[in-house]
Amino acid sequence: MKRLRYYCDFDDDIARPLLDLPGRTVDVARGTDLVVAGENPGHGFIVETGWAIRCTYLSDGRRQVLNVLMPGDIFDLQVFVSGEADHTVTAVTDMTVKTFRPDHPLALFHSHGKLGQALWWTAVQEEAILREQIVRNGRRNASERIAHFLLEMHRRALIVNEGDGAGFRLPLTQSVIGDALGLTAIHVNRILMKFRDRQLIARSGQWIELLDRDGLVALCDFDPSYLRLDSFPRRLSLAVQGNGSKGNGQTDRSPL
Amino acid sequence: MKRLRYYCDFDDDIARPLLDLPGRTVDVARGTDLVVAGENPGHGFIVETGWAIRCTYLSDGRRQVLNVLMPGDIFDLQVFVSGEADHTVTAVTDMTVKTFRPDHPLALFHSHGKLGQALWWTAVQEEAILREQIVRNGRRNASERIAHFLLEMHRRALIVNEGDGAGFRLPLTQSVIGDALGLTAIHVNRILMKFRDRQLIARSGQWIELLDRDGLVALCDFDPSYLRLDSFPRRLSLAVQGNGSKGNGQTDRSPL
DNA sequence: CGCAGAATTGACGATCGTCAAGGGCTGTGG
DNA sequence: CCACAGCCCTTGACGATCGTCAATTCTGCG
Repeated sequence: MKRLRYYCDFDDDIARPLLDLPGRTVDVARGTDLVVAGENPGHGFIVETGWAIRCTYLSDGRRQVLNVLMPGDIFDLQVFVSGEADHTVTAVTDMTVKTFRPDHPLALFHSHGKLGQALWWTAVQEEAILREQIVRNGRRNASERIAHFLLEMHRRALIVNEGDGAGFRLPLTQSVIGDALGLTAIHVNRILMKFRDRQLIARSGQWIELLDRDGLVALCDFDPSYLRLDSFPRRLSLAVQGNGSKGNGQTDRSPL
Repeated sequence: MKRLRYYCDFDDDIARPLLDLPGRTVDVARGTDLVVAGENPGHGFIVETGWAIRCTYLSDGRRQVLNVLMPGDIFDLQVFVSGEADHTVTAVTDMTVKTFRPDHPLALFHSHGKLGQALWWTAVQEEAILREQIVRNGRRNASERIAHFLLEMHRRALIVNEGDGAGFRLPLTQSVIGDALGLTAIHVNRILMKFRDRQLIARSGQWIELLDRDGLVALCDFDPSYLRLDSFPRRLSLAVQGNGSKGNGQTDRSPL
């Protein structure tokens, strides 16, 4: 796998302790739940390939997508301190994920300063993305939300080589987008059609082309600084990635 | 000040390194911005008394309240890794806050294992509250949002002795509540009136009485587990609190 | 007492959801 | 290679929720 780095200023040696944790690499089929709310997964995950969504279900079935996970993302860091997962993680494409299981909660923090620092940084970035999600859904209308969401996905997809300058692959149904943005799939469709009519975007299959990126940015006042792509160790996992299969974790294709 | 503890299983000695950091105790007037988006505060905060809100402003003035801060809350932990604040923190009542300034980013993590663990735990809890906020605003209607919000505030106020069994002090205007829940102040008012008509709540001044807590819980399917009140070190700051003025930080009433 | 900010109320309208139906794409199996 | 099934996208009509605008009342405080 291609090695990914993006504004990452620490060596793989720093991430080594994480890679050396017991864990394995697993293939997961689209639609599989990697983590189920209320259960204790017992290990964390690093996405190697494929996309997933983290979501919460209300008792009547309403769904809220909290975040989209793509290659390079680490999740369930809370495994370091507890506990039951409070949300579900579902694969939306076929995936390969690496699991890791800390022998003792937070042991990594004690013995490996720089790794702890990187993990902390990851959590801070994660939180910033969640906050932006709150603003987007709380104070923006449907068009602004969708434009903003597309721009975020594009930016993040670029980093993990799922797109080129103007276009990217977005393997999410309009239903998922709606559940992320607090809208119905039907309304998402209406807005996307409008964007297409206005030559802002074009779509063929899962490929989205941002025909008028500036127009979208203006529409929603997009400011990507919350993604913190210009800051310290962009994502711990980006440094980790591509090393996991070089002899550390044994690949294991059995189900989780 | 009364010493607050709530499911907290570590000694003050663990928090000592945090308390010993350079910092001071400051009085802040209602309406003051403690942190301004885009600036680097250079230190973290612990709320001793009073309430604050964290919020983001869009360029046209729309405001989204991200979270409500009450006594015992720590904020701007991101000071450990960077950087510019991406949101504003404003006092909504007169406050007393303690500041702390790490001499070196994450030094606390390296030298004080248990403190690092507690800080990590705090961040995890913080994130859970943000996620719940996303669900609330994304997939609940106005009545459900307000009922859910009131129940969360009640629960959190109880812990810091700002309420009794059924009632609590809520020093937030309907405008702030609206900006937290993605509604207008006027619509918040309509719903609160409806709740009052239905004998779900009563209000006199800033005091809210939950006349029919079960009714509210049923209305919004409230499940408080996301607050993680039953888990490990509830809030680092609760252990810290009440110690800060015993000889560590010198009280300082000058403006920030 | 009088001011400022907050709460309250009503009329009206826009955005977005709901319901319903049709069309297209893809994978699978005969 | 075609047929079919299932999922997703698309479109339209209608209605409810919630926002906007405007005016009045209440409350705390100087």
